[in-house]
Amino acid sequence: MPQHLTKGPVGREPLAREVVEDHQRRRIAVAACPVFSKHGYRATTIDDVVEVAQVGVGSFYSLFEGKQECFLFLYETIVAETREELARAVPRDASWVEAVGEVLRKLLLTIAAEPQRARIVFVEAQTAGPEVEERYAETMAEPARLLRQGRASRERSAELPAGLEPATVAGIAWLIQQRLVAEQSDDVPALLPEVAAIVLEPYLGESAAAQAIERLLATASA
Amino acid sequence: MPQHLTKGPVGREPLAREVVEDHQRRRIAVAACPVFSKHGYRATTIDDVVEVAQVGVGSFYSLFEGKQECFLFLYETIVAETREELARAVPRDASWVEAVGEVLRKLLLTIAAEPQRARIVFVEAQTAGPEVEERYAETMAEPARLLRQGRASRERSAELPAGLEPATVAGIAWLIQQRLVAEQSDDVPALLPEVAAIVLEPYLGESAAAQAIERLLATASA
Amino acid sequence: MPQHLTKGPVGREPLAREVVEDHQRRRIAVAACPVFSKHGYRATTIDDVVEVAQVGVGSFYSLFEGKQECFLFLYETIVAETREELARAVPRDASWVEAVGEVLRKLLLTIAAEPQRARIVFVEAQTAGPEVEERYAETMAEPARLLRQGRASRERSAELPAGLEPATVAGIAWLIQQRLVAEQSDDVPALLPEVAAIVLEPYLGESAAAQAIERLLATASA
Amino acid sequence: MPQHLTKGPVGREPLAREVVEDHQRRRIAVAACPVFSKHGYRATTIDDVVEVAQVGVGSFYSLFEGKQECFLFLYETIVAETREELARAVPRDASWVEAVGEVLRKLLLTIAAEPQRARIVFVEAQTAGPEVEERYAETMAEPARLLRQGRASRERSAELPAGLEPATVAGIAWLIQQRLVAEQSDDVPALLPEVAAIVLEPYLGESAAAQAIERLLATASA
DNA sequence: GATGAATGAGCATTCATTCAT
DNA sequence: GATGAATGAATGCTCATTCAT
Repeated sequence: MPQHLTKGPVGREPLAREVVEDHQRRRIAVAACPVFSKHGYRATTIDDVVEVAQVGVGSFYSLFEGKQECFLFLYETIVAETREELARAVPRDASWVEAVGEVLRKLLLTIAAEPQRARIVFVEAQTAGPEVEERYAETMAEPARLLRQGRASRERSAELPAGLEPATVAGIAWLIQQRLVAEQSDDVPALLPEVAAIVLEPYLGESAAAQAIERLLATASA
Repeated sequence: MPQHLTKGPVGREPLAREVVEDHQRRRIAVAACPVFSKHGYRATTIDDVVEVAQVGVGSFYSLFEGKQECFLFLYETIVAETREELARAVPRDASWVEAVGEVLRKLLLTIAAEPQRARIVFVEAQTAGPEVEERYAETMAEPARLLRQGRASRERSAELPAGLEPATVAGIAWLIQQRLVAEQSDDVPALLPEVAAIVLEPYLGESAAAQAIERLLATASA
Repeated sequence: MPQHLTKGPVGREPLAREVVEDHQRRRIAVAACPVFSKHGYRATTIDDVVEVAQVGVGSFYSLFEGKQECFLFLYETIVAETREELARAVPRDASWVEAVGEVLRKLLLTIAAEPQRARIVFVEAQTAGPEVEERYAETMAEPARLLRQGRASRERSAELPAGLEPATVAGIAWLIQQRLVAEQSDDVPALLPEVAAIVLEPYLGESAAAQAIERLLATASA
Repeated sequence: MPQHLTKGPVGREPLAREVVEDHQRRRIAVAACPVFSKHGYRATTIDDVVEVAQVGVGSFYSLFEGKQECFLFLYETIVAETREELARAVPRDASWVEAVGEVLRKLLLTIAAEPQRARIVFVEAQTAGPEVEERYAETMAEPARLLRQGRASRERSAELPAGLEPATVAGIAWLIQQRLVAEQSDDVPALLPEVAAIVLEPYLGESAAAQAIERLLATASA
């Protein structure tokens, strides 16, 4: 029913240009990913980007404010897509512990599968100026919030330290980043048990955490 | 009497120049510290540095390979001086737990006392290129080794996750960095209890950790 | 009934397109007037023009060779329209002296009434490249020819200097231009007496010129 | 006595760098003169300038803020040097009439002798942006002030129109400019009689002006 | 040994113009 | 005929580095 597309009041035509533009932005940013990843944010020039993206400089500048906005767009794209991917990895009826485990597993696998994208988020984002750094901090706050929910399930009376979750997330990020910098992205999935242990122990205690990890490792990733 | 100048306290002439040169390097790097701290590594130009250091560009280049080496020298200087300061803060007969506590306390106080220097290590070092980043990783490995010694005193049978110490150090560094970026260096010393808790709990368990922290807070910092 | 469209007042079909096109050109050029006037010729971009004119860039280029031709068209339009306006301001049976006086009066009033258009001619035309400058020179030659006719009515034997008229016109233009640049277009009509004096004295002598100016000022502008 | 230069308190050493810098500025600006003159202000690029001046772009930018400042410096240099030249052309005991005559003669000869420099002042200055235009207006105000002094020697009772002098100067400038644009700089000195007539008549009346001009032409230019 | 003037490669960015739709 | 997305040549400018003095 192609006539519906142009006739009916159904649907929202005005999207057209914006949609196309956003598509272009994504296309360019994604094409720039390997370049940013390989040469680093600073060493990457606009010319590098437009060459791999097969766009004129003018088009680039009509789509992005400049290099940083392009990088930020790429960063956001990766983060958003990964966020969805991780969400999909969690079974609908999963408990908090299971959810955390599955998210970690999927995250580590995704990083190993696409190390270039991972570098953008975990390595280059630190070099791309204050705005990006700020976004990085916000990105890290998300999983910190997820972890915080684990406090509810905790029986022990003593409070956990306030900065535990941000510190935990930053710690995990550091372990990952080190592997990425050392070009050892293949080893990242193997971090699952220790990463899960670091994350879960404060909430579950050692033995319960160990059991949870055992269950997690027993399950094959889909 | 120019001959006097070359004779001096006969015996170890060759040092003379090296010593003078290193003094100059330190002088320049330290003078550059506020500039790097304020404008950031990237935005700082050689001209900025030579101006505050009151040196000619030529002299700068005869002392340093370039901007990065100068920054690295500054970084190393700060790290080395802080390392000694932290070492002095630990009583000779201190146990591991006490040592960790005192190092943390002194570290947080030092950061609050000299936030510009702290920024160099915790913030700017991440944007100063791969070489500096690598040094940063090595710097973080030091306290990780100190923490690892805590495993010895642990009674429980289960192993702690391999990456615990690096992750812990990175986590603490993150908490500090966030305060520095937000220009809240004054709040850093107040992090002591939670930071100590994050560090000690895996080794001592919750209750023992809580007691250790109480003792630590009871002691006034010298 | 599409055949009506092509038939019309049979006889001069070929004009149709040309007329429409010229109408478009005028519409665009006139719309661009405030932009050229405000930002100046150089700082005005094609995009600025097509935006205020509500035309696509492509249409613009099918109508004009480029920015300069558009400006030139605007210039010529303003000059032509003003020329006619000035001509209408002169009574049919006016003497040379009266004609000159009325033209000056009308000119100064027109400038004050539409300073943006005046800026195009007296200010921006100088910066719009050689072609426009040349047209400007030709424009100035017109009133110079009008003035030259005043030599006939002169009784004195000695010849007036050859360059008098161009110099006089340029002098008046300068006085106007200065007011326009200083955004004092409201003061322009007040220039009438002195401008008239400068123009008329060489031909009439001082006292006759003074009388003519008195008569000119006594007459209200229609 | 070369030792005086380096020793004595006599003299002003601190000039050194400033003097050198100003010399460089002059050198570059003067070298740029033919380029500006030939291609026009707009079409002249920094690269053009640094090439003819045999300087690196960096040096150019450490000496000048940008193209416009360089042009302005050139403009000012030419105006200043010409001003002195014209001043020297006037005998110490010259009357106002003689002074005006000699200044005009020298001016026209100078223009013919160095048409490129003249173009900078009379042609290109109009295209080089508002700042330069303003300087041009100020430059034209100088000779206007000289002319104004002629009002004192006038016997007739009626006042001359207020804008006479600016208009006269602008008129003369126009006559010159037209010759320069048409590449007829050789004809400029021949303008002397008519230019002198245009200038002097309002103050002296026709016959006295004619006599003064005759005397002026009888005198050979030194 | 120290200086800082000079260098110029390299970069981001603009905007007149084209041409496929 | 009209559109405006795409182009990329051209420009101004910065700043790390060199080297003659």
